[in-house]
Amino acid sequence: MARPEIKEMRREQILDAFEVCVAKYGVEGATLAKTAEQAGLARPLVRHNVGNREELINALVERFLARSRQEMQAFFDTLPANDMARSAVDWLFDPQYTDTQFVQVAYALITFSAGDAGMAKKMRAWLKNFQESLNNLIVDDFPQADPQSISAVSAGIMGIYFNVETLHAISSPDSLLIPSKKAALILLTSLEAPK
Amino acid sequence: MARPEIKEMRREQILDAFEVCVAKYGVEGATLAKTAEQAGLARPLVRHNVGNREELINALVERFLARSRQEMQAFFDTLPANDMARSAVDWLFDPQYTDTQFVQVAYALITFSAGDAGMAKKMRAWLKNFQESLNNLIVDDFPQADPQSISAVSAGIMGIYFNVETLHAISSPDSLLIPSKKAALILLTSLEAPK
DNA sequence: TCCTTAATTATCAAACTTGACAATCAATTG
DNA sequence: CAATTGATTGTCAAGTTTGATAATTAAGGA
Repeated sequence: MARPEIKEMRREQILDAFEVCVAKYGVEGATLAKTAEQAGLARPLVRHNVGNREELINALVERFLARSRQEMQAFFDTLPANDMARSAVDWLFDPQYTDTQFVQVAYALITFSAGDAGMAKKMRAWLKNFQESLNNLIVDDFPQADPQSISAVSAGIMGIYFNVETLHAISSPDSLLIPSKKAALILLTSLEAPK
Repeated sequence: MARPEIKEMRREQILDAFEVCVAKYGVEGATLAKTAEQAGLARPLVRHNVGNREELINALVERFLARSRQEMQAFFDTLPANDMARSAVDWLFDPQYTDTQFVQVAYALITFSAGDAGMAKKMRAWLKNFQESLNNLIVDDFPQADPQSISAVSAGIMGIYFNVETLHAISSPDSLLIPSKKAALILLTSLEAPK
């Protein structure tokens, strides 16, 4: 009947830009003006296509959680049947495929969610899901290892990975990445020997 | 001759409050008004005792770096001569002595410093110093271990520690802390066996 | 071409944040 | 007590950020 809707496209475009800003400046530092500039759009379009600031934040959180689950699932599906955990570590610490923005956004949202109980709950669940997914991989690869050691290894790898990605903004990648990956592999290897 | 100066005391009081706000909201979210409220002072006192926003941030960074070195030095001095690294891990992951704000402020400053080359350099140096200090402890304890493995262990412990502290705001402490500490100990133990 | 629908732009008001300064109050010394 | 120095308070202007709406423009169908 009339002009075609591009609201969905614009919405994604704006959320992409907002995500970049959140990763760079944190949630509180990611203003609508910066977001609009990053998107190459006028500020009123942010409101028109997504809503006010609160709705923008909620939309980002929901999209982040949905994508996160989705990508995690896709990732697990591509892993080989054997040595899944090692493959996962290879991928997590591969500078070519790694997505520094992912963890930076996660940390920004977690920091922000300290003042928002509902959001905090969601981020806590997301974190738990991340660690449990890693944990399950390791259980499959090392069925004989004791659960506490496996929890330690999954928590450790997650921590090392998050830290590397977060510090990527400031540190020269290799100086931290290489020893960090090695540390993750040491953790995995520790499960090989019968306890 | 006149009313005694309490500027130094007020300055510390204000920087303490600003630090709390930076940990909570990030640098960009830590406004002068929030800082003043946190300090229990009127906003103009912030300016009177420390200066404008830029000076406040610089003062916080300098104090953070100075304290950090100082406390790290003091910490190393109290470590026993043997098993220093393990004692360090015990301390880092001891919920009683740990200071979650410390790492949260560090991350906030690092995030912010992405847009400030001079500050980025300082934070990079701080980070390097932290890892090297840990590294030196481990070298002393495991002189026979190869340098690359030691670097991996120090980078890993640092990452796990930073991650635990950062997520402390959102995660129930024990569920992450216990496996994380265990992971740090696994890393240390991996250096015991001759390669 | 004309109409309809939606995207885009322009613009304004309100709230918030910062910077700055004058006026007032408090405490110590002579 | 008086004078002096500094802490404290009150206040205002400038700039920024957000919220909201009216006006304009663009794209397709009848």
